[in-house]
Amino acid sequence: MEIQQQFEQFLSQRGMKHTNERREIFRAILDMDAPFDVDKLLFYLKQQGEKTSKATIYRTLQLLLESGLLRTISLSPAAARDTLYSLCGKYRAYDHLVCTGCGKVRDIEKQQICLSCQTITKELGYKLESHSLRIFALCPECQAKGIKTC
Amino acid sequence: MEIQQQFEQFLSQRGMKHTNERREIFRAILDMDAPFDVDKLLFYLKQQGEKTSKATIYRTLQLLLESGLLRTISLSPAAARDTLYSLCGKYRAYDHLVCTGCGKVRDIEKQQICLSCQTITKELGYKLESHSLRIFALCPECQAKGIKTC
DNA sequence: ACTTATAATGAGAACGAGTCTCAATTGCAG
DNA sequence: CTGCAATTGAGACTCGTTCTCATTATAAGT
Repeated sequence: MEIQQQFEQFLSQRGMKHTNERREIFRAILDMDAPFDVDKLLFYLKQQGEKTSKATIYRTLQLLLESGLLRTISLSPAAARDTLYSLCGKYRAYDHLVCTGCGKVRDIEKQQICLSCQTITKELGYKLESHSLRIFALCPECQAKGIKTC
Repeated sequence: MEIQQQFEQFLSQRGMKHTNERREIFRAILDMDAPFDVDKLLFYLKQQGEKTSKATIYRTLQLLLESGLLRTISLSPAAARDTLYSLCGKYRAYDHLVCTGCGKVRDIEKQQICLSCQTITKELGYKLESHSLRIFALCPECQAKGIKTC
């Protein structure tokens, strides 16, 4: 099924209305080419001539999180600010590689991580739900530029 | 070396003063028995009769982060709020197991994760700095209570 | 199509975690 | 002991996010 239709279906299941705003916000999210933050989304929508309000953006993001189509990435261990969102249908991976030089985020998908999580939880008697791995590393470009991190 | 002395040494190295407030805040952090948030720390200090201001708490936490004695944990994928802090000398692990039932956090330390991170970054030409793994799972107690997560 | 009930929206007020300001206080070198 | 620079406390401020409520839009029933 198309991802747009999954969203429509989710709205129907909840008895929620299929509004223009929700469609436009979701379309904009599909256009994002990397994990994005609210500011980026707001700016993009304004650029497209949409005058969707901040409140509706936040409300729709919340909906998408609940639908499981979208997920958040907590980035730096220092800043709890500036949450990034990532579309699950587009970016399968729940794990991220963060460049400590330029801040660029890319997705990674490694079966071995999942296996480790399974082992760890089983050993401790926990029931695994999900996991999230963030690796902080310097990307090749930043290394070439001679950027060092404090 | 005692961890208290490491902090004192760090202050000296920076030419900073050894104040009562800094000592008391650090003592309170040592008393915390799990990763804690600012509210918990504030409450504990008040309980102890300290009237340290919010601003000083935040300033000292920042100092401790810079010293490398303390680190932050970004917890839930949903809430970017309520940053947790964890003492490095006390809790060695940088990886955490979060119960999706009661929210309890425990530290885990698995060499296999480190190895995976090394492999992944090497493959992509990145230079590994650090990583942070969060596993979300239901703890044995919550399973026994029949708690299910949405 | 036309109503009607009700969900959703927009604008801006409110909230709250964290930061900043600046006058008062404290640590410490001399 | 003194003087001065670093530190502190109290509260103002910031800014991302949420809430409020009057207005608007959707969809079910006629």
